[in-house]
Amino acid sequence: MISKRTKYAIKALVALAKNKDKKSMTIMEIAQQENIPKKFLEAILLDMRKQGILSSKIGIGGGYYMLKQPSEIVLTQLMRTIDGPIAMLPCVSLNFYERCEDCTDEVTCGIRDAFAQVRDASLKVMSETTLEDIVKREERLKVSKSKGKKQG
Amino acid sequence: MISKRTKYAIKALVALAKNKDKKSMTIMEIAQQENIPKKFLEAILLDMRKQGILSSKIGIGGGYYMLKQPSEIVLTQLMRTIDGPIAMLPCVSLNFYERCEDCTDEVTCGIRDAFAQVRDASLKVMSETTLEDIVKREERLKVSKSKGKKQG
DNA sequence: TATAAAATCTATCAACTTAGTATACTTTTG
DNA sequence: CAAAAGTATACTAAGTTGATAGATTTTATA
Repeated sequence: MISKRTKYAIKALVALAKNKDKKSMTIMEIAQQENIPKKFLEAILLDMRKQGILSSKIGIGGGYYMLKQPSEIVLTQLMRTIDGPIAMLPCVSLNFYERCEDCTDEVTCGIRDAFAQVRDASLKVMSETTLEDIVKREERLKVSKSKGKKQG
Repeated sequence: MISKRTKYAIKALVALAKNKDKKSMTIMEIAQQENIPKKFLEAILLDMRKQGILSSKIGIGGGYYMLKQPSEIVLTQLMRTIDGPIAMLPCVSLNFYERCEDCTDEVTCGIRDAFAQVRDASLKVMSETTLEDIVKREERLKVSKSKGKKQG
């Protein structure tokens, strides 16, 4: 399970990515639109800002806006910077490797080998998914939903 | 990340699966061999027993032994019964579905769609991996390691 | 039948993480 | 100057995880 923090982060970024016409969105706007506790969102957006994904403007008329292109923001980056490792075992993590204390021989560990395969599979998908993809998916899903309505 | 509980469970099962000659292993034996805190392992093995994977015999000469065949024990089953959902979002979980409270329309949610793909990818691997596979991997890895030594 | 070996049961705990709240502050613009 | 906005710091409540402790029950065997 990803944390709510990560989920909220993605939601907020999707909201901002969709919001191309307007220059920026206030924390309040995003919070209400996406059903995210405002104070919690505050901290999350600040994080995204420190990572160079977002920027903000203080004061009246201010708010948050995208700094990076949605097509440049990859799911793996978000997940790693917020939740940390993606792998299911510390010893197979590419970015947060740690030895398993109980392990006597990592090289011949079948469990490690199996979970390395799992990591590869999920990483393949996640590393190919950008914010842009998610927005596009959303658009597609909305179209096919409305088509479904007309048909049913 | 899977919990240590799950990791220990898999390790213990691998140890028991490898232990074909002897009838059973005591908690103490498994704990020492696999570097697992004995009391913790106790609870884990009891769990596996309740699930019908292991059985045990009390008293002198007693211990734990496999009830199911290693080829019948699938990674997904272990993970689900110990850690719960495999999916990274409650709303894409096949076995532990829950609505995201903040979500307004699940059907058109791009995040959900993306993580459903992730789930499919990792589930494919995990559902094809049995305890037998892990044991075989271990054997293969040991062979290729010793070969490597001779060559190097 | 006493004893030791083994599993079982029940309870508890400390540390950590997560999700969220509170309060006070600073910067900007009208 | 006042209101709107983001920034900073600290705190907390609840839940989870990893682990320990102590007492009990069952069984083999000397």
